[in-house]
Amino acid sequence: MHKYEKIRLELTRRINSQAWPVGASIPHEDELAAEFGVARGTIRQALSSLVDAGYLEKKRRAGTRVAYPKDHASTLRISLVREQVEQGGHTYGYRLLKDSIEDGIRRVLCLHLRDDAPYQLEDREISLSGIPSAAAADFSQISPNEWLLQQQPYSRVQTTLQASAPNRNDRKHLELPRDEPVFLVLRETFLEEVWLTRVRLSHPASSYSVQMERAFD
Amino acid sequence: MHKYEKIRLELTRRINSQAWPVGASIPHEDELAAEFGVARGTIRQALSSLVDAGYLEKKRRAGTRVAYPKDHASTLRISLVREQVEQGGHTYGYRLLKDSIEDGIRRVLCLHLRDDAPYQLEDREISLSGIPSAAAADFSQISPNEWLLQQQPYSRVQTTLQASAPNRNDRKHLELPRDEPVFLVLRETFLEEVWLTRVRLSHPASSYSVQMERAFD
DNA sequence: AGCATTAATATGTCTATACATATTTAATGG
DNA sequence: CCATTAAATATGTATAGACATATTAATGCT
Repeated sequence: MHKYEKIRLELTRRINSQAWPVGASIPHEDELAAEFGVARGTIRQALSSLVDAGYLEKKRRAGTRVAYPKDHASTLRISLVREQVEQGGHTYGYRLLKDSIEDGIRRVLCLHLRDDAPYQLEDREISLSGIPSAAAADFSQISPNEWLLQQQPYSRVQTTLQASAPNRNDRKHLELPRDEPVFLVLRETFLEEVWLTRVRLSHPASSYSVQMERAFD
Repeated sequence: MHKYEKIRLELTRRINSQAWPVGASIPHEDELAAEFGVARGTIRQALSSLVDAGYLEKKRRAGTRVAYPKDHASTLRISLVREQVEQGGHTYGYRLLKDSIEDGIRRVLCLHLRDDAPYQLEDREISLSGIPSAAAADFSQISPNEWLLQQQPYSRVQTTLQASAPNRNDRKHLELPRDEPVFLVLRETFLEEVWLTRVRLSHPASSYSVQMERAFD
């Protein structure tokens, strides 16, 4: 275990035990460096992860204090559907439902299956001016989702999570039990402010949830 | 603008322009340091944010490469209800509905209002062994949500986001339009593996969504 | 050829030092 | 007494160098 890890562990202990209560200032970096017998850089490395996690707040000249835990950040990774399914030990299936081009936008409707049951309905729009190669892409075997990741990167992603009553396509393709809502993931991506693609991912509420865990020790 | 910021900007440009395409290795830290005329530490600082954002992948000895953008990380901050409401320029209201103690667990049901309309129903369980002071707390004016943040910190938080049909309490208190589902936030917190509290936050789907944005330039 | 061992190497950790900069605190002056 | 200015200071940025370590590539052996 590295020095900065040991130090971070000890600092976390002091916070959790309230030796350093919420709102209190902690010793300066130089003092901590002296206490632990390391260089200031090592202390800064230990502190940085605690700051990122929202446990500490730093301000120039004012020093470092234990933050109020009002809005801890959780990191959310929404990965490829296929990987989501296969990681759970299930079999993945894919079906293209609709595919059209209108006004320079390619619109694709397709279904992702988990163990042959509907798992995610993907309703996607792709800008052909933003991604010209999308005009000729074949989505009968590979999903737009997956195809797009092979393409150029994006510089801005906007994601919205929502609950919703199913729309017509959802009811038609997701085999929803009566009164079952859908969990929506809406996402839009840009490259240098040029719009690339927009997608509406709908899932049966009973078979989909987003989980986050923030552990600290 | 600092050196590492300029460098990060230039590196981002090379990635976005596909001068460094996805999957390709980028020059070694020493080479970059020479190219930009800075110390390696400065290069590492520029790279670190790109690695955190998922744009680059580093591996010892193998070097640094442009990552496949399969699962970019988005940071999600779920903050205090009251702040959520007030930040949007709305008025916040609070109402305690139920409050009981059983088997060493205090259970509180309360409602958070936005502009006098139901916004979030909070159904909370607090471990009195984990947080003894919760036995005497007064939740008639201040919500458990808010009260708990003044208390001891936690070391592990588990959050689940879900869509769901409303349960009995939801229907009773959230004034849901017909067929409207709820958006659930389920959260459980621990301190060093000791269970502290569990909460079920339900929201009318039409008035609640979680938004994330990952910009990069 | 195939396998185990060894060497090479790019990133990771750490130190020590210098200066920059945002903020606060103190000093100054009307 | 208040407002403005100046000093103090804790964190932020940057440098240069040393060594550690994971992983790959080369080597040698059977």
